[in-house]
Amino acid sequence: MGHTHVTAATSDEGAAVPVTIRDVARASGVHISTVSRTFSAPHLVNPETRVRVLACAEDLGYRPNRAARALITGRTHNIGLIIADIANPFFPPLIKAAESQARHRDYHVFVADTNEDPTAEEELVHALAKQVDGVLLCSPRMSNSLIEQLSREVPLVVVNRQVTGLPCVLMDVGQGARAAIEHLIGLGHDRIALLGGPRSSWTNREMRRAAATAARAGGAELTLLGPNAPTETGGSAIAEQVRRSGVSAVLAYNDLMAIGLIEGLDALGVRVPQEVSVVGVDDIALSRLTRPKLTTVATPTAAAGRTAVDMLLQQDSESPRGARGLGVGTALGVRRTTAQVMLQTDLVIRDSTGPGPQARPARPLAAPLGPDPHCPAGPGTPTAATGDAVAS
Amino acid sequence: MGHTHVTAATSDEGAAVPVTIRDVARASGVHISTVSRTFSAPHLVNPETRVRVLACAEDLGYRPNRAARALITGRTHNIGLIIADIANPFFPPLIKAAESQARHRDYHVFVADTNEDPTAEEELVHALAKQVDGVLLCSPRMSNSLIEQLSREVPLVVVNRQVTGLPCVLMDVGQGARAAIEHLIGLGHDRIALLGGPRSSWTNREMRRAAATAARAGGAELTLLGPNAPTETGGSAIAEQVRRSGVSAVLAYNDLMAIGLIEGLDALGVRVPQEVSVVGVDDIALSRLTRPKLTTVATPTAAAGRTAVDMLLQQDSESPRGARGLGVGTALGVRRTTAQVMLQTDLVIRDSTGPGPQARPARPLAAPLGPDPHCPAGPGTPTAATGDAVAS
DNA sequence: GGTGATCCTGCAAAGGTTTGCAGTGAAGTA
DNA sequence: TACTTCACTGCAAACCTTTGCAGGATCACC
Repeated sequence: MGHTHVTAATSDEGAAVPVTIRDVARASGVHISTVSRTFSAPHLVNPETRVRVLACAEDLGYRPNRAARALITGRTHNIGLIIADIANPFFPPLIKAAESQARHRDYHVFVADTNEDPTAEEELVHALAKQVDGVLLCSPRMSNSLIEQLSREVPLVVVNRQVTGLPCVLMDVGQGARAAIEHLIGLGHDRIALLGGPRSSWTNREMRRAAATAARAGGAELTLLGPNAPTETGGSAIAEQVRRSGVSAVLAYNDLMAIGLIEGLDALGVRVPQEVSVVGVDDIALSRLTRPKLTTVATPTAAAGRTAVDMLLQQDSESPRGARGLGVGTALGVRRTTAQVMLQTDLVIRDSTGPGPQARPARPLAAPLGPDPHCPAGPGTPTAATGDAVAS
Repeated sequence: MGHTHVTAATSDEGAAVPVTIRDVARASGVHISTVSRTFSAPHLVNPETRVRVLACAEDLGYRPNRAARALITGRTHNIGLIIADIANPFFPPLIKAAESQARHRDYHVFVADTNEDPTAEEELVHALAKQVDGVLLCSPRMSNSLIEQLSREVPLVVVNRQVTGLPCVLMDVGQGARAAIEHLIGLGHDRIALLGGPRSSWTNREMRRAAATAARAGGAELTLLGPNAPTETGGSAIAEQVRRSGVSAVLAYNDLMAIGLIEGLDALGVRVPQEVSVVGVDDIALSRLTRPKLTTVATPTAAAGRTAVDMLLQQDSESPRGARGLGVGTALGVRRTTAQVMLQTDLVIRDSTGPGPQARPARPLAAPLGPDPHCPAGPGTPTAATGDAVAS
């Protein structure tokens, strides 16, 4: 449909002649075990033999079969990375950081996308289980109990979710939400909406709790709207409801939703930040490119990726899997200490937040609705507000 | 640095007791081969035995070890997907389409990111080679000869690159570039710049060729600026040069660059589309969200992902790998017919293109630089221009 | 020249699964 | 009853690699 096939002539095929350790052994006149050692324990083989073997291997184009190696060593040197939605710009920095960190430790990363589908998540963990040494679960949508259960099948590190007994790396969105709410209250907003994300999201719950507390403390009224899909569509779909609710400021579950909301409000003729202020979460690259530029809670995604990989690899090296050897039984009932790391977030103030109704009477001419408010707005918080991480 | 460790108490560990086919056999009182058949050839085993085995397997939590299975069948049921830059929103739709297509065929997709680094590409192909049944190479930056060489190690399908003897799926950006240039010329632009992408990009060469031809045919002058990084940064970095060049319209290598350019021009006080028109390529989701909304050449990324997977799996099922069995030698010198599929592109006209200098005298009041040009501009092409795919 | 230590290499088992072949018992046919 | 057919199951080799153990050679030392 709509495309043209250009079928090239049939061509000779290199036909993937699988060259094994045995071929190399034959070619270089040594036993296969010597070839094996040449690659996995070079110091154990005579330098002369080694160069000869390496030359033959090079000649034949031999490459160790990682699958076979994994079968006996119990280590694949792969790690799995399960992502709720690759299309969400929140994830790529995390993925890249994880990959580079893994590469430094001679590991490879396999990424898989679940489309925010808990069933797909479970299935992917199973599929990956035997092909990787551990799995990073990013913003999972599964139940905690299922996660725990899966963790018995393969070492797991969880990102953006707190599950007891498992290593987690968390981003302190609670702190970020608090800073955002305080920022808005400082600007004179006293009716604020919180646009919720997926119900099963840990981040979502944390934000809600923190925002409620901060609003109460600041004497503002907080309206909960949601749950919504954590996408632009989710944001624009709820614009009408936001307008009707009569709030003057909104904290959205993430940047994508915030951007969608701004779009949606724009379509309704509601201007941001003049009539409604909007704050997002994540500080995706895109939030600097939209107009108005988005005020948002920056989450340390790259650091999260690095940290998660480190935790996984550390946990992995502690486990006795490698010591399996010949007939050596696997020790059971290992006791493991699981760490949880909380990473800080930063409020970065751009152009999508401005003075609210309670500020206008006080400084009536301060911000005359100029169309290009390039300067960080108002009286409230400074450019960035950071607090201490909270042990949960 | 900036994060708090919350070390939970040590906890009991399920310790990944690896339950194998042997355990199931013991538990259900049959031979391991029967267990094996229960999973891989159920019709060969007595229904009663089957349910008993399945029950035991379920009980013990047995899952077939795909790595071991792959070792003997020669089929991993995985496919690799190598991507130049996951952060480029061009790719996620392709990835998702590939994954869903693969899933339907009971395959899993492993995604890997190369950061636009040819060396990383090569290394990843090697790393994946034995763990997947084939690899999709998306917008590779390697040399054609290296790709050919790698294709002897593992079946390859190439996206956005034409390499003889290998199955390719291509997007007709040449046609798209032509439509874009014609659109601009129709709007009255006669000095146009082409912002080049990575030197090693096939897309880049195709665009250049087609744009040059179209410009010559339409009597416009085409300036080549580049190569540039295919990112927003790449686009904004070249804004100054674009201004100095005196062109009134720009066709950028991709949307990211176009958006970056618009940002950069904005910072220089140059307005889009009033002073300079900008066209991108890809039609990423983001291009609908920026202001002005981006005129762009839509590329069929999802279709490309689906098609590529199909081609890979088809090629794979033809290859004799599965027939390896016991002692059956692998047939060599297979002749393979390789197809190349060309997918069409569409010009979608939004708000980042407007009348050029040659149009203004003719219709002086037609477009009075209104700040909100929501209607598709001008006299030129209709909303979408499509041509026939070109056999190369 | 005998003893021991040091290096290097080969042997063979193991890892979890698939699968061709052969064997078993029961059912069907003559 | 004897023979064939059939459905099912067990046996054992094979996939490719790693690794503990042991044997052989070389060398130093007493």
